[in-house]
Amino acid sequence: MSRKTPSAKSERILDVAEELFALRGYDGVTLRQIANGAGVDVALASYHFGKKIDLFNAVFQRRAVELNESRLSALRACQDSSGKAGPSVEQIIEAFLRPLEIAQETGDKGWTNYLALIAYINNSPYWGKRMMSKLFDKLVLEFIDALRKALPDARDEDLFWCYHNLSGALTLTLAQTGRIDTLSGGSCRSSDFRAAYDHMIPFTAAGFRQVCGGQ
Amino acid sequence: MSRKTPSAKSERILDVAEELFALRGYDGVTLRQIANGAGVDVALASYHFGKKIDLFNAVFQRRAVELNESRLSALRACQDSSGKAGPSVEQIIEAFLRPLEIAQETGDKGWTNYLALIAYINNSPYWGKRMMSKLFDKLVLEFIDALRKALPDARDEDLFWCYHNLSGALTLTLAQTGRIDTLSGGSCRSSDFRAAYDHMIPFTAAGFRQVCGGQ
DNA sequence: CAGCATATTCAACAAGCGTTGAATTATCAA
DNA sequence: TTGATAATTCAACGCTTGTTGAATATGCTG
Repeated sequence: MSRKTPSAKSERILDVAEELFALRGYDGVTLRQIANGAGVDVALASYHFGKKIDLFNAVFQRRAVELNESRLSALRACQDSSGKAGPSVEQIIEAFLRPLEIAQETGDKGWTNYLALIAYINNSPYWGKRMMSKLFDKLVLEFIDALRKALPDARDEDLFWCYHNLSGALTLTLAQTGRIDTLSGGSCRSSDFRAAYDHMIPFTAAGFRQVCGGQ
Repeated sequence: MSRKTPSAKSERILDVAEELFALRGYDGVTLRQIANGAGVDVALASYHFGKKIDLFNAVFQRRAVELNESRLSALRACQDSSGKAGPSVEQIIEAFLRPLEIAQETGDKGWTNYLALIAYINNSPYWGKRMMSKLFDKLVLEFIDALRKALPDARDEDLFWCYHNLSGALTLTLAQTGRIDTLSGGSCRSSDFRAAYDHMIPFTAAGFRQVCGGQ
């Protein structure tokens, strides 16, 4: 059992923890629920990950690097293909969002749970600030830089508030609360990330232009 | 002690519960923390409100009627003053958001906590659907009706997805995570609801027009 | 004042919590 | 096969949890 190939049971613990933390939050899940879902003894989670909070952090970090890389390479791709003028607002937002959709389309339920966990953390006054910044600020600031170039007349403050709006729309989407299903009488589905982004991209791009002074 | 005038201690329990639930979520708060914060015995919360979940519901419902009334009257006001053409998209969104700002400007910290609690619930896959619908769907559908009239070419599906984006931006604002403070290096502040809405209104109005086919 | 209902505290419960040390099983190199 | 190391389970701990029934305090009514 090498260090680089974690045991199957340790991965199952992460998978179940991911799903339950995303649904009920950190305090709403017990180690026994996780162990039970993973079909292992309760002590095994502590053996592999330490304290409960360490398991929480392990779940949060597990997919972060891969996620950041896929979004960053989407940004680089649209920057490379857009020549000297640089990518448009739509292209940048597309690069920001579409990788999240791909993650879902692989059929890997784990990614969906992970994104819901990010939504939980990002929207939490208690966890949000301290946990999101460390792993995601670098990437986010890179996207904001790109947007600044696409919107040369923008004031920085406006740019950040616009990003805040985008981030909020995205967060509620990732949370998959099912609220829009009820509200729309079934014509929209929370699980349909593609439809969400198909609307979110032109919506937020128009918002950026309106507030940040594109023509 | 009449039924209509709840005791001061019972109100303090609600106030503290509101604050702690908003910060840590339902499972992250114990009845002893609430009782301690309110300066009363643990058993008093059970005496007044029953089970923990009933206290949670009591907190959630306490300010809902007043909030709905203030937003609805803001909508009616802009409908009355806009003549036969009906209010613009901006006016409708303004009526949707500004009452939340007023609630904060009274200096009543309780309202800020309550709005953060709504953000927690609305973004939760576990609580969101079941709790938000009962209290807020009627009002939300009224606003969407108004938007439909202001955007006569809109497809219903597009309208709901646009509302979803607005709701997400609002939810993250109400949560007050402080993330934008860090991200912007201090030039934006989570606590500044007015600045948030000053940006959110033109941002989302432009999004609605873009997606829902205004000229 | 007495009487009574309400409000509040006190004391305790059974259940479940995270955590840990020791015992057991699995894995793999020698 | 043997021995060593990692993985896993077992069993238990001290503590906290939500809840409840009884005891006490409070405030109103007559």
